[in-house]
Amino acid sequence: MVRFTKKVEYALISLRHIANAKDEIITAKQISNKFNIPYELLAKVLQKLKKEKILESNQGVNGGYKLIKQLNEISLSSLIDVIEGKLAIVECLHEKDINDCFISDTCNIKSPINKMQYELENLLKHKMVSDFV
Amino acid sequence: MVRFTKKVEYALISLRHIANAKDEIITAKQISNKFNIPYELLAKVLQKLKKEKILESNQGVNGGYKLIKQLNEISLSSLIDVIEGKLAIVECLHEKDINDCFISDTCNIKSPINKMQYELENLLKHKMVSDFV
DNA sequence: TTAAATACGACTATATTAGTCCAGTTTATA
DNA sequence: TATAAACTGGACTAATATAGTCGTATTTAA
Repeated sequence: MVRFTKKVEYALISLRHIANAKDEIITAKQISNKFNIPYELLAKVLQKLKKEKILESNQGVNGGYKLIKQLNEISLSSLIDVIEGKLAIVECLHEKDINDCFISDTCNIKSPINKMQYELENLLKHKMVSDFV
Repeated sequence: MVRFTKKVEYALISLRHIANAKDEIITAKQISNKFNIPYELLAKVLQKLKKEKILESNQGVNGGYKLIKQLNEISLSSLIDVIEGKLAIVECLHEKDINDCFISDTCNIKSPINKMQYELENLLKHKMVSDFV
């Protein structure tokens, strides 16, 4: 299947929302309430965005999140990477697997799949979160 | 995650192999052996390709499969459709779900996701199985 | 009549995704 | 300085999707 995960969806929704709020600090709870997203799950997504320096956080009362990157600096590809690790359209393109594929010799779609991977990555790389308007 | 399923992989491998064999009839067992693909699973994939008139089959001794479409007439998009049903990058784009999304009013990424869906479909629609060479 | 093939539904196993629980830490402010 | 509001983070469970298996039926060349 070719589908974005909920986590990526939640990240997009959150980034849009935080960006719209300008410099106002936004809490996980606000987003969770407004968009009916499970709080704990959302919190984890935001934490990842923070680790990648897309968001900045303040703890404690009046704490919350603020954007420190422009939405047009964040590609969909990097967002997916951040949230669910490097994308690979088939198992065998994951680095760890590349050597223990046991049909590798006979496999007749290796190089085309590589090309496809490249094109897909390219699409996602040039698709910025800001395009999502 | 954005990944092709094994079934789609197996379909690609099979189509390539059958196409390479020219007019020779190929059995599921041959493909299963050569590429180490579980026989029963492969059989089901081939049956789907048959139902979609991509392959033609003969039962009984000396039976097997033959291509009845050119590889350049089969888009990746249609192949995925055949094998795992209509693709949607997020749940809410599945027709059955479209009316029971309960953040639909507040959702701030509806239209961008639609555009993304369109672009991805477009990429897959113009990517033919024959491109996989 | 038999063996080699496809056809197909029901089932089980495994992996991934989604969501929950709980115990922290930080910090403004009453 | 106590408290409540917020983030942090690990371990867990639940739900779903994918992968694979089993059994039985049907077809057909030799």
